[in-house]
Amino acid sequence: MIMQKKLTINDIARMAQVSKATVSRVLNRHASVDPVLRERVMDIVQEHNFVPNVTATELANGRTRLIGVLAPPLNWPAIPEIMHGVSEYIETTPYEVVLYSMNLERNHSDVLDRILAMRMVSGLLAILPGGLSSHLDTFFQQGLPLVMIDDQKEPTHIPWVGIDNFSSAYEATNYLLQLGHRRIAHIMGPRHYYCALQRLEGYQQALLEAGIPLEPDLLLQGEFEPASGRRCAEMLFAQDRGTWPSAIFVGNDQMAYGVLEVAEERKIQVPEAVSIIGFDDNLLSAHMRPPLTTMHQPFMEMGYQATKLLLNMIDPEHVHKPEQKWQAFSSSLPDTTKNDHSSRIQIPTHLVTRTSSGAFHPRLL
Amino acid sequence: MIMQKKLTINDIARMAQVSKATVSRVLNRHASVDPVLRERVMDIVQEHNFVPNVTATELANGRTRLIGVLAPPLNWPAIPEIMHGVSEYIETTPYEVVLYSMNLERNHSDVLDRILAMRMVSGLLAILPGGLSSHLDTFFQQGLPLVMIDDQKEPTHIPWVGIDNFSSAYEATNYLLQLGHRRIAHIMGPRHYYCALQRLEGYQQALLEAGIPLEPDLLLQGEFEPASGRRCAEMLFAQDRGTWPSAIFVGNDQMAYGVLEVAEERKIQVPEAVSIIGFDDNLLSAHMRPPLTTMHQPFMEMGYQATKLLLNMIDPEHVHKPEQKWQAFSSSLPDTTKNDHSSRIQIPTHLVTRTSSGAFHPRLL
DNA sequence: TTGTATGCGTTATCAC
DNA sequence: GTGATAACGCATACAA
Repeated sequence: MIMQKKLTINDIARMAQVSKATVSRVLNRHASVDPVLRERVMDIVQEHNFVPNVTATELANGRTRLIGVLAPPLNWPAIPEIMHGVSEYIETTPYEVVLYSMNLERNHSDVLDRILAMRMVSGLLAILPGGLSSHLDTFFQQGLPLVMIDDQKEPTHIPWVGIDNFSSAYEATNYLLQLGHRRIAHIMGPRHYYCALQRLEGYQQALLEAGIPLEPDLLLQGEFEPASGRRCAEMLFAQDRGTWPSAIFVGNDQMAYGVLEVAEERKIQVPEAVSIIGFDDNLLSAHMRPPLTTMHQPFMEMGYQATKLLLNMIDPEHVHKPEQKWQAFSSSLPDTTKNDHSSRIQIPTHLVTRTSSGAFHPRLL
Repeated sequence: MIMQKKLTINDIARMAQVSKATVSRVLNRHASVDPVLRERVMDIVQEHNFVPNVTATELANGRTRLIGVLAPPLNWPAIPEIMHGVSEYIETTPYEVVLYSMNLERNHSDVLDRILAMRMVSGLLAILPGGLSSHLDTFFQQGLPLVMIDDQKEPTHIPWVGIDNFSSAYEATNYLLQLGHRRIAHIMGPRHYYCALQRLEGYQQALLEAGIPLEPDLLLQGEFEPASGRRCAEMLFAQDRGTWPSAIFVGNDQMAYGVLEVAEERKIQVPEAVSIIGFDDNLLSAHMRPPLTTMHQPFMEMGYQATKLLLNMIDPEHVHKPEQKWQAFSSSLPDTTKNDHSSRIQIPTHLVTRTSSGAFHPRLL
């Protein structure tokens, strides 16, 4: 019914006995159009289910309705959630998502060059761009609408959506302190991740404020994935029980999974013998045994807000422009951020208390 | 360096002192171009890093370089892997992926209509289209290049990539039979999934050939997710031990996770007391405790082959056409299917034997 | 082999 | 308010 005849705006014009300019004006909701003509045109349009050719529209406008999303492999824990948020917002607009999923072996900067050079997308959302972020920076300088999600470098002037890693880590550590723990270990992520550094600082700050000296033995470094969590846990539990921490703040959930495994293998009761708290609140964390206490990162919300920010940069009017597409939908997500107009959006995290953490009680010998 | 001046083919023509037609011919590798001119043009092109505007190219060609991918939520277990395969092939072509990720609550057929009406994509890859498949069918009739991955309906004439669910289930069941099991339960998926039905038939066929009567009590139906697996497992283990199966063939890994949980809670040894085998080989299955024996579905390969098939439908020459883009890359995946020219590709599965399954030994009372 | 001219389907800029 | 008409950037039939 729809692909049959490739109707063009000219056909509609002829049928409605007006000029194509008028048809275009009707289609684009231009005010100055005789209501009678308007209706005559719309009737024909609807009768034939006419939709303007998007490519021609783009050529005439000098701008595509595509935004590129640069994403790490989709099987990374947080990516599907972020993409969910992206889709959620995109659906309320006339834009679509072009997915560039990167495998990390390759350096995709050449691909990036081509994409941008051919003007395929009118903006870019970069999720965890990592090594590409400096390359992206030069594009941003040249005027490319760009938003980064949770980048791994120091803060820049590039529009950004993420969380406050320092405060979140501080809060997580404080929670353990309030449970009575004093020997609190931290398994941090790789030092080249800015977030890992921030979380470390939050942890240290909390300890210092509680008057607890930092013990080098209680700080280990992993790779943000389960195997490294295992490794670090084994080191923590290598010596005699007296040296064990009573709580471990793990830099992310993935590593915490590894810690839980080691604890189970060694029959170390969680949380009785050792409390464990993660960071991220990945989908699986609620289903660990025991369910993992962790700092919740609102990944979906991050994707949503980042997309919203990007579209406001590309086309500030997109929200108000009457387009058929959004009459059908309305956003299901509320605006939880106050600083909508900022180009640096921090989304609040919150602690999710589950059973992997509990009050400290002196080691039973 | 690249976004500066919006060079057009006209600029290049002027600088090279040729007509824009010639520039176009050079860019598109037309044979009949004087090598001298060709080089002169290419020099200018490279010097200025010129890339043709993709929108204009598309308008002139009457065809976009976008393929739409209709996908279920990305956090469904197999989707990231499938998408990985899609990306892997797409990278070898000049096409890009527009991601339409569907949340299941909404009926997206109207969105689909718009997308196709505006001619944004030149082909569609539908992953588990489910309820949309009949709607898609009408588009296919009208000439839309379309490939489905693992659809949930009966086989149609629509190009398709998937596995042989019947044979795979048959093989899985036979494996249990060869381990000596005789009371083999099956937790099937929802009956409205064609694959669930096929797997059931494979299971039954294997039992029948072994001369084992089908016991209704040993057949349960879940929803393809963990909670339903739990529920079914609890039913199987509800009565006295004498009635328990010694092995369970679970319709997919997700449900098998639920079964493993129940077994652990009830201290039912796996595989000593009961062998468990899943279907799919999701990423997590290797990390279950115990690691799950399961029928491996090559999801990445499916995504790869489906994309390849689709691009051959859209543009049979795309493999040979000399494009800058693929000089940089070459496919890392071999062709494992023989029937490349068929429009119905079955990709072989294989059993992955891990520790959740073992030889039958009589119940120790 | 190369250049000219036209088409691709819209939008926007003019006159009217 | 409305209608010609010129962009938009490229591809290609046709002529040279």
